[in-house]
Amino acid sequence: MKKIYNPKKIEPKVQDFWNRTKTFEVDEVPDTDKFYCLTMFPYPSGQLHMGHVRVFTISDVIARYQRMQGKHVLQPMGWDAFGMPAENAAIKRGIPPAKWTYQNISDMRNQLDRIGYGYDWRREVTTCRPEYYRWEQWLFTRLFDKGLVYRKNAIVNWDPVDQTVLANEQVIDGRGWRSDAPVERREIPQWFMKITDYAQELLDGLENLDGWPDSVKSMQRNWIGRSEGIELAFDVEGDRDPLWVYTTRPDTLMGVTYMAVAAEHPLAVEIAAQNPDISNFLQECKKIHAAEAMLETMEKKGMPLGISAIHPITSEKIPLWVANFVLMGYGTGAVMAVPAHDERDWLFAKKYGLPITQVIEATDGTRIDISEEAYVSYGRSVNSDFIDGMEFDEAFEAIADRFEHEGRGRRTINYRLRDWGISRQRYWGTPIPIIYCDKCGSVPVPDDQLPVVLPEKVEFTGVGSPLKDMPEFYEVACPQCGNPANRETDTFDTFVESSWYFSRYASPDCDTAPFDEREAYWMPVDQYTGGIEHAILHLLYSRFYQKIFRDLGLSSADEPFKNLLTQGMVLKDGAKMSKNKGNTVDPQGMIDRYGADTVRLFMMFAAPPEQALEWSDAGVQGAFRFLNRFWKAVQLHVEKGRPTDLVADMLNSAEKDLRRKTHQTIFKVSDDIGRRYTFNTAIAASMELLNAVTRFRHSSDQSLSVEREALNTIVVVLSPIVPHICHELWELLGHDRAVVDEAWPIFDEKALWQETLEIVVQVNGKLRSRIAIAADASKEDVEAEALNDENVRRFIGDRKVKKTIIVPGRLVNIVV
RNA sequence: GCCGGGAUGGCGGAACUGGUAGACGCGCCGGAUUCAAAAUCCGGUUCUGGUAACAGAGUGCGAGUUCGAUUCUCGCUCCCGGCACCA
Repeated sequence: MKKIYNPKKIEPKVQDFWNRTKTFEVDEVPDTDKFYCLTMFPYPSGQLHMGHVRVFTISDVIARYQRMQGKHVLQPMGWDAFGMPAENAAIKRGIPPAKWTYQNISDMRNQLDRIGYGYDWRREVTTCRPEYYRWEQWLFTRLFDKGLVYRKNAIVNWDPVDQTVLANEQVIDGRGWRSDAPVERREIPQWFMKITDYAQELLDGLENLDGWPDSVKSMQRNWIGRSEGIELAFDVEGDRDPLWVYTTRPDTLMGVTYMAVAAEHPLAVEIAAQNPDISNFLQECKKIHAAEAMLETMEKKGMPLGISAIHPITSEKIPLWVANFVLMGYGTGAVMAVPAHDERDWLFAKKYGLPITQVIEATDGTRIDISEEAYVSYGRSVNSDFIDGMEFDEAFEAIADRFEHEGRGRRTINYRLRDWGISRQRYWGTPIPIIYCDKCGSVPVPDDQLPVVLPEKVEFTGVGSPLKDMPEFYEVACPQCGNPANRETDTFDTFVESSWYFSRYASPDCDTAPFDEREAYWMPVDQYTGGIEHAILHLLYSRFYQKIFRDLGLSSADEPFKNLLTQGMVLKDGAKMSKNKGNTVDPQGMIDRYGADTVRLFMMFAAPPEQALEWSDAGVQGAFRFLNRFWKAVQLHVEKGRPTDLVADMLNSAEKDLRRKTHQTIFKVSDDIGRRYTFNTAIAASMELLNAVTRFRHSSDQSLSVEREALNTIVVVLSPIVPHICHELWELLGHDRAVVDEAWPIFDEKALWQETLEIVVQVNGKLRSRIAIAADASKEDVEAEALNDENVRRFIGDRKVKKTIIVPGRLVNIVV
């Protein structure tokens, strides 16, 4: 009588076993090999989606594998609980954001439990709880004292109808998403963190992140955007201050034919005061969407300011323009334009009929036609006065020396990275712990008044933040002078919460500091897994925070994440799953139908983790079919009775073949899961082994033992991926200990030995034959055997063999 | 626009360090089982020609390096992620 594979029955049973035995609860055990396995925590939207299932499964597989390697594994879970969707739900359905969020968390926790993830739930962190954000506020006041936070004006998208600040995402084609009114740029005072103080260290630190993908390091490097250049002063006509520009190409100085300033530049503002056309242009610039992508793709426009700068070498007049593509926030807010050697300057010059002067020629004599396109490569200076004939480095130094000597220039290192604006004009976030006093200015909230608790019972209208209508929240006494003062009503960017939650997991109950000495045991994270979309912002802010904690003496780790795995998206019909497109697949429905193991198996099998994964219902069925075959194979095997002890020397050739396959599989799967993280190929190898078992015919009393070894192997190596079925089958195979507590198997090198190998024979690089050859055959023997092959001889014909290439154990290539 | 990544059978993917292209799974085709169907099991399956043996072509497109290129180099096309207030 055979038992049928019934995941509905075994999965809750196995999960109950893990809970009862507290399998995944871990404490700090000094001098043990720890492994901190982490995924980017989810936003509690209420619906677990396939993207979540994918990351969490990848991480769970790694955690279970490391556990079987004997590591002390921590795998926590928590909630990135502040954010806009809660406010949107409140507007739409009238549920307070807090209530909505807590309900979602509870729902999602239940969903996660059914997939069998090995979390230590005692360490759950929820960022919208005062116990958590209290330490964020605490840290902010420390940074305030150290001068690492400051307030300045910054531009936001303003919806004039809803009287609300909009996120970039809420601006669609320049209009508010709900009001449809044209969005305006508005400058308001906001808080910033000085991440730029750490720009160089964040850049240098990338060199040591060997466990990170090159693509992510490269993106961060470019984002930080270090450049070496010179700031130069150009005199301006009339009784005006000199105009400073930053350039990385001082070698093109003699090719400057015009200059451009940002719309917010004081010079532009000054001229606009007397010139209505300029004033209109500046007004027009205010309508540009705040996102950089918009700025870069929009039409480049400008207007002459009607005044000129003086070229510092030739003393010629250079017209000054105001242009919509010059950024006030980068460099000095003004640029010298060299249309001959800069693409954007070239297009702008062509558009407005400005002169183009070539001052660089190619060193290899390539002809350059600057009337066709700009020549932007480095080269040799021409028509350039005292730097004529110099190449880039020499010209750079010559200009720098001369201008520094004259006091009108300085060598400067610039970063593209900007300080982190952390103010949000929203309700559902961590209150910024600052009190504004007429007398004392901006006063940080003292420790004994923390946390500043966000009121959770609010009326939410969607017009502005409800905190602005709550005098009981913002009317306070100044902590310094005691006079009536106003509390800040802005909240933190939610990236602040996600920049340090991983440290909090180490000691989530600590109520005297963000974390305690347990942090030193667990940090840094050994394996961090999350979406590639976080390659820059979240991962850079987290690295920044880690350095702050270090510099405050709270942590000894320089970097938060030792190894990083960035997983691809889950697609359906070639597109990202989203409610808008109506192409979502609900994980819950799939688990109800096939069980958690099937969903886990399909997710890991369908693609390697970094790649986008195309969802396929048929593929899921295939995964389910495999688990059924697997289940049946073990049942059938066990019915054959108890095997005798395996004696390797007594095996016949069929038994040796299966045993070789078993040990090859251990080798391959260990490498695939442990090093390569290619779970798809690990599963494929296990499937091959099961296929071999199915085809295997018993031929001696050792056959059952060899078959047993093969099945034991499949159960153990698949247990990180499909832990429930493997738990059950392991028990069925007669083991006392649960498979989750087993050690990872080690392959037997002797079992891999093969007497004859198949070698490929090519003639002129084309496959012509395969020959069987003894594993220890000499090169000469291999060559002779290859030349002797009938098909090979046919292709050589009467042509002469020029040379023979032999790759030992693999191939022979005969060149004629 | 800029930065990063991707493209391989009908489909998801494999080929790890330049050495057998298509492992494994899905789908499809044929067979077994069944009154029949589902499920299951066995066999086949890149394309073209050939009963077959075998031959020719083939990894987005166009060049190049090499005895040999999915893999390296150069130039394109299309798709995806990020671009600082989505998380």
